[in-house]
Amino acid sequence: MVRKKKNLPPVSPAETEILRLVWNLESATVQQICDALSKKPPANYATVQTLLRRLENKGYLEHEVQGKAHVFKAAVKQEDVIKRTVGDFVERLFGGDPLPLMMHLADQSELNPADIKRLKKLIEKHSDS
Amino acid sequence: MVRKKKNLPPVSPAETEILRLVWNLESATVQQICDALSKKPPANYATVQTLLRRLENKGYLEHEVQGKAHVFKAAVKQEDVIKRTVGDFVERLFGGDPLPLMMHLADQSELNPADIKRLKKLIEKHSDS
DNA sequence: TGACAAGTCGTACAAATGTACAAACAATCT
DNA sequence: AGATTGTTTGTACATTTGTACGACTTGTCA
Repeated sequence: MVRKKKNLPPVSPAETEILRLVWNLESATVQQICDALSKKPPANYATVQTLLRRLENKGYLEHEVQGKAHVFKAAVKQEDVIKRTVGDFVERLFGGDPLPLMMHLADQSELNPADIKRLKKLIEKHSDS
Repeated sequence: MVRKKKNLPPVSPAETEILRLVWNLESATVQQICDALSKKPPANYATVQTLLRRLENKGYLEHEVQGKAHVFKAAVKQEDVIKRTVGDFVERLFGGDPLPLMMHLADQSELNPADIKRLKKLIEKHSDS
């Protein structure tokens, strides 16, 4: 069943974490994801595998065979997924207004001077538009 | 079963939206929540009721009886829930680093001058610590 | 005081989610 | 070639989530 690029089913929380790692690693086997996930009780192989399978079924990943293992890589742009995911999140928790979230983050986070500079620059840029 | 303030079960997405409205309205009946939720197919009363019930069972809400209706109000500080929720979110989608999220928001959002000023001030404040 | 309207309560149920086993399979080593 | 080892595949299953019906209950108005 082919899926139109823009109507992907939602990504569950557990799946999101996996997907993030695939993006980070560019491409990865089940084992590599397990390793990357440094969890307290170290992630169960089979569980990670199921999540990868589901992500592929949903259309977020694809794989190629290498030796006996599957090597997964993203099939969608990270940016797009992040945009949608953050959008939904802001919608639910803040009624769609991103400012409270920004304030919260600015307040909670420990930012180093370089980060602050980058942020300010970005905000600057939006003040004259 | 009494629950230690700090170990509340997770709030599902649909529940989150409801909880947000309760915070906004300070206190609300099922009907008021339904109204506040201006959805395309207008939220089903029974559904909202279930979500409110679940939120109460989970320990996020409490109610008092007024006439024949229940009036719900939050039983937890909004700030605490937001902190945890945003924390989890950042963890899953950004591996715990809030900066990419800030950048994304700064980039995507349309901020008015007043907002920008507030944000810059907050960021400022964190640069000297 | 009885009917009506608005509300709650118990319950249901399909789908999604998190978690994982066991069997089959394939590459590799000896 | 046969054993070994890492991997996929099929499958399972309890729980949570989203959604909602119908029965019972309680204020309220005529």
